[in-house]
Amino acid sequence: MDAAIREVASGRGFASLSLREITREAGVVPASFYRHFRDMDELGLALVDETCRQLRKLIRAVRTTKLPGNNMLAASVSTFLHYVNANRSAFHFLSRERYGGSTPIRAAIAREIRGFVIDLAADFSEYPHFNQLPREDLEMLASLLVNTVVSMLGDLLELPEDHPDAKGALSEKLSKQMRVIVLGGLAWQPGKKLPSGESISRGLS
Amino acid sequence: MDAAIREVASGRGFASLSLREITREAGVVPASFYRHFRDMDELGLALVDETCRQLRKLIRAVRTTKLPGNNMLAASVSTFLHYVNANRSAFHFLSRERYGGSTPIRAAIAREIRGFVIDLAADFSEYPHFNQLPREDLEMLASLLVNTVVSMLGDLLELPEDHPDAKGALSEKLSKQMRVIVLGGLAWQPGKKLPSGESISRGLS
DNA sequence: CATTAAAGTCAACAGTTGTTTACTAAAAAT
DNA sequence: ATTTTTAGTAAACAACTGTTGACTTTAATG
Repeated sequence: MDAAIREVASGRGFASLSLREITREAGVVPASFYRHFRDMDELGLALVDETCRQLRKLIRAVRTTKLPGNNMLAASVSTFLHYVNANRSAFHFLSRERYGGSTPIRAAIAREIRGFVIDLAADFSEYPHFNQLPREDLEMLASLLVNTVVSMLGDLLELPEDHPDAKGALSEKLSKQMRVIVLGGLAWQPGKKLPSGESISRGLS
Repeated sequence: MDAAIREVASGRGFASLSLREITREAGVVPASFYRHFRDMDELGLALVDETCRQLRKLIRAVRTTKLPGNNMLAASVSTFLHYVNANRSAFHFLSRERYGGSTPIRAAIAREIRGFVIDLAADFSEYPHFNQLPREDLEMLASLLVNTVVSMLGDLLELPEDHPDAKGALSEKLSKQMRVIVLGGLAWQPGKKLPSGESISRGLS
């Protein structure tokens, strides 16, 4: 599993890895593979499980971090990015295979992300303004946050390992974007439309 | 090129396709491949160029759409999703290879996205509140919007082609998320922190 | 210590891959 | 009408792939 993760982290897609490459990297003969996994699909799913286990651990860590209280958001981002840096290859794998992997792998990752979104929405519902929103809207906000973090994660992992300046810039950008989302959430009214008639989204994507 | 796009749209990663598979799908002998591309990398980059060309066309269409003015945002999303549906395979390719592809392919897509973000930021700067923000913040907002759309696009393309209910739900969710971002942008003040001390991001991802 | 289970090895297989070279049909340009 | 360019073909190559069955070593268990 380490060998596979390592190869993915070095820029290759999991689906393009051959069984023999992996055993070679692991320093083992091809036939040994079958002592551990029926086929590559099974290995892929095992990798999703394992990396998500790490991810859950991270989230628990961020959640329970004692914080100065004032700008908890920036501190959360900082904790998050630290952990990501300590487990680059695992997150590399997740980011890469989220949309790029085989169908069962994508499904497994989507299921995990869905779980995170639900948990996060539950967290939201304990705060003043948010406890008055319907669950659907809370999940909408949560998934917005999660997708933002995941996208930024992908960009972050593209950077060379030792480029603290660029990393710092991305980290700050992420903090700002999360702040925008929170501000938007605070201004959000379930049934309302935008304040004035015109909107900003002329070139939406 | 059509053959390759078709295979990617059917759930495989481009990097896992073999030259022979593609020529087989194209109804041509393997050696013919070399009449058009030096190797698979070159084909991949050509595919990025071609699909981004389509994407730019779409964006131009969304931009110039005459709109009721009231909820332009939802209308933009609708136009966008229509176009995506008419060119599913192209967007499938982009979504899949954005983080999942080989290094040069990822770089090419990142460059294109960066271009979209800059254009969108320029659009923003013509609106009341936004023309007072520094360019950096405008790009931060623009990339938040773009990433949100792209993520949702990935989820949308996972759905079976004929499932209008689920598509409608995602489309509505996307509209809401964009509205949240716009609201957040309107509440955004360059140097300010969040209104009150506590934040919402305890379980950030 | 003896036994059993788990992990690893070796050699072989049939199938697939990327790439080459020399040759041919069709289309475009002269 | 003839030359030239472009796109496609056929056959062959060495290299690599997934998977197998029969053995051997290592580790854990009773």
